[in-house]
Amino acid sequence: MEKPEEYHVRLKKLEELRKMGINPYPYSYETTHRAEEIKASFPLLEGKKVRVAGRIMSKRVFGKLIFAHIRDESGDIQIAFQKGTSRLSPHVEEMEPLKFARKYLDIGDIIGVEGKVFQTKTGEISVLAEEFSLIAKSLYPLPEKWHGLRDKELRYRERYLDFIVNPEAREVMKKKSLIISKLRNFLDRKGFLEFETPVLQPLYGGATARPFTTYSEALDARLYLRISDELYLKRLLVGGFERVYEISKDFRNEGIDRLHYPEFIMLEAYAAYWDYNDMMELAEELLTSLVQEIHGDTEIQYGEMKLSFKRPYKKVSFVGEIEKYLGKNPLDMEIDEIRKAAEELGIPGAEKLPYHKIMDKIFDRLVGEKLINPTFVLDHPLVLSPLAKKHRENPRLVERFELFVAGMEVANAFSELNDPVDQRERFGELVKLRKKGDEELPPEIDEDFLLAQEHGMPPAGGIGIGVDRLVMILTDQPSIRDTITFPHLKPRS
RNA sequence: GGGCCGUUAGCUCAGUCGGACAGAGCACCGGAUUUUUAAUCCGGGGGUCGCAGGUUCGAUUCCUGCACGGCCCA
Repeated sequence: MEKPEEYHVRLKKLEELRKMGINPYPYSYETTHRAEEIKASFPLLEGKKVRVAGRIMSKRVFGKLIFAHIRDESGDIQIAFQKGTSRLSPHVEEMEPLKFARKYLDIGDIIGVEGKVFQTKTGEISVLAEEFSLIAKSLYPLPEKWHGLRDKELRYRERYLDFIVNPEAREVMKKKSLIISKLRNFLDRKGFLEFETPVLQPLYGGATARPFTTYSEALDARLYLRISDELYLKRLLVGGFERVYEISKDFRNEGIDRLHYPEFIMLEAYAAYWDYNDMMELAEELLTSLVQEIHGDTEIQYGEMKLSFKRPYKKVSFVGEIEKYLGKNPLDMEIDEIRKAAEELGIPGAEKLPYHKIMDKIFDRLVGEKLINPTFVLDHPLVLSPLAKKHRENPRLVERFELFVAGMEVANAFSELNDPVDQRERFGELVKLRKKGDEELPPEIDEDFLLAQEHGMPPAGGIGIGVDRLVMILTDQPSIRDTITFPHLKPRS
């Protein structure tokens, strides 16, 4: 693409700087404070010397006095350059420092400043530059200072610009980092160990999704990018580790919308000797403490919704909720009857979808979307959950819960199936469904996993948490993409 | 996949009911300016109007297709 005029102007400045003996990209710069610290501790720092560094966001030139705002990770602070006070570092013979600042410091450049903290006539806490240095020259102008960068496409394509000029975008990512760290912390404190399991897997499983396919030259084998970590974390249970977890990217070869993204962060945790009731306890404690720590309150706003994370969370039954709407227990309905119900709800392609998928869609439409406050949905039909243990009281159900918040599924957990004979049968069912054309299911039985389970896997509770969705809720973002560091876009035309 | 909307200067946006050199603010360049904060004042440069085709004496404007993006539905 053609470079804008300013790019060439700035390139020329680079040359001139080098001729003066100034390296526009020096190696390091030592700072003592961040912008927000200076403002927050003004009473202590007034008149004291500080060193700050940041990107020039604005510049106002008065001949012998220049004001500029610089931005660092913490925020913005005003810098004043004054003739007779401000010196350029490194010193350049025959270059008036203020003239240098006027001509060679542009908006977008990163500079370092040493000087005394003071308050201007209008009361703004500022640093009066005694010595200033160019730390990194920018060759591009920043987006407009008043309206900023609004175009969503550009914000995603040049996300670094979004982060520079839209502090809210940066705030979301900061919180995401904090949230992930707190998740780790919580599980570590509970005695869970974090593991890394294969991203490239010879067979995919642990969820229902189309995988990304790749190929290993070294192994001469087709490999899939994992759609979940489940089957490997369970092998760790077999191996004698009792509390394991992983926070990882999982990959599902599906479309992008408000709630879905093809590479997303999943937290999976398994605890030996637990069942799903224990896992429910853990989920509640984890989520409520997280909300409390991030927001300082258990009540938070998400868009137009008010969410209360006060424990205990509401519990509803999967089939019970559907029965409320359809007037009949869905387990007693024939496939045709279910399809008819789905069609009446306007679910497309209902005539072609298999039983388990229709059920899932009916549930989402009738129930899931309406669950605003955190709610556990309990005990799903057997067909929906090939890795969950049969319900101890009703063999047509499994011991499973999904946690819904703000109409979104954010967690999914089971009493994990550890009976290898039952597991083999369930896998067999999946392969049958696959043969009928459901490409979201694995093409063959995972014998390697079964072999592990046949050696005896302890009973266990397991949970998967969609971390990006959690971040959406905790940062009040309407779309999952706004929580992704660098969202994918099609190549620019 | 379907519907609606958008794409004009580096950024944010006007505009052309089909007509002359396509506009503003910010940013940029030159000048003035020692307390500004969307600084101000004077002067200046910057555009294949998303791409391709069609209609027309004439298209950035109307039509069709395509690309990219957004929102909604599925």
